Amino acid sequence: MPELPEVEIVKQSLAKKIQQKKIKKVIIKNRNLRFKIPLKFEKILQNKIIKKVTRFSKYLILNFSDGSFCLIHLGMSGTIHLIKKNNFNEFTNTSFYNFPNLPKKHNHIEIQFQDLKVVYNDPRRFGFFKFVKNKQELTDRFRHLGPEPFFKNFDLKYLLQYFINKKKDIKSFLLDQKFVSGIGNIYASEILFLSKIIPTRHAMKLSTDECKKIIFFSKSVLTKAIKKGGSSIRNFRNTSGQNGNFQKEFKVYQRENLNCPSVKCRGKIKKIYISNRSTFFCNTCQK
DNA sequence: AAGAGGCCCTGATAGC
DNA sequence: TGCTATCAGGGCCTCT
Repeated sequence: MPELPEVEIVKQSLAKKIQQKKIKKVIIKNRNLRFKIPLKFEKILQNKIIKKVTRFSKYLILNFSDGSFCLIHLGMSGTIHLIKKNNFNEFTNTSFYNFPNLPKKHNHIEIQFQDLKVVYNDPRRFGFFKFVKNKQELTDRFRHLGPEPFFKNFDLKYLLQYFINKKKDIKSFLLDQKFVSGIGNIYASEILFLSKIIPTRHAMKLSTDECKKIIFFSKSVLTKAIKKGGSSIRNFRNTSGQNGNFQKEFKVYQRENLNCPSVKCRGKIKKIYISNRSTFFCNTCQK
């Protein structure tokens, strides 16, 4: 699920529901996420008030009123579910991002509030929760990450400078969070298609004009995806909840062997692997 | 330093 | 039906 747009959608829906609320209780059913959750985690979070829910790159951040934070990363398969309490004071289904119903398995973490609870589900357990003491520690934790595509410093000068003597392919750079943070495997292919650049091109060989296109389309694709509510793909279809619609707009991702969507192009969409990640492009109009 | 590749984990799907 | 192999939206780590 989660590249920057999907995390942003989760952030927005979560913020509406839990900001200004006090955590009553935290229950950990499985500590073995990407990083093992320490035993003291539940106690630390208990009674904290969530001042704000924010996001940086693909990270969700619970900002507590005492200046500490909880960092949440959804990994490959993490989803967040909001469960409301009914009139009888029982937790009932449902709502949320891309599951209308709470899955039966892999609900690892519960954060309970007075009137609702937040459930973290993650079959592959590549995601994590991490308590962060203060702003300084948060800054340190993000130090290795490059700018988001939306940031002002993700500009032409930055790209040209960064790509000097870089032989690695441009697709890998779009996935490299040290270079730019927030883009994942779906949007990387989409951005390069719109920029008319073949994903295997060495970064150092990109022209000024091509770098401008990468900057422009990185912003526009992510912005559009957020407006559409993110992308819900594979089995994450839902009937009643708020699911994303951007998957309908994919130009190349998961469209192997289909015709190129460009008006004048008669090319076909190809699938290759770059660093073990599927990569889609038009074999004709991307150069 | 840069770049390639392996690995963490479960589940869905394809092919035999 | 049941087996096996492959692939999945991420990112960290190690090796050369």
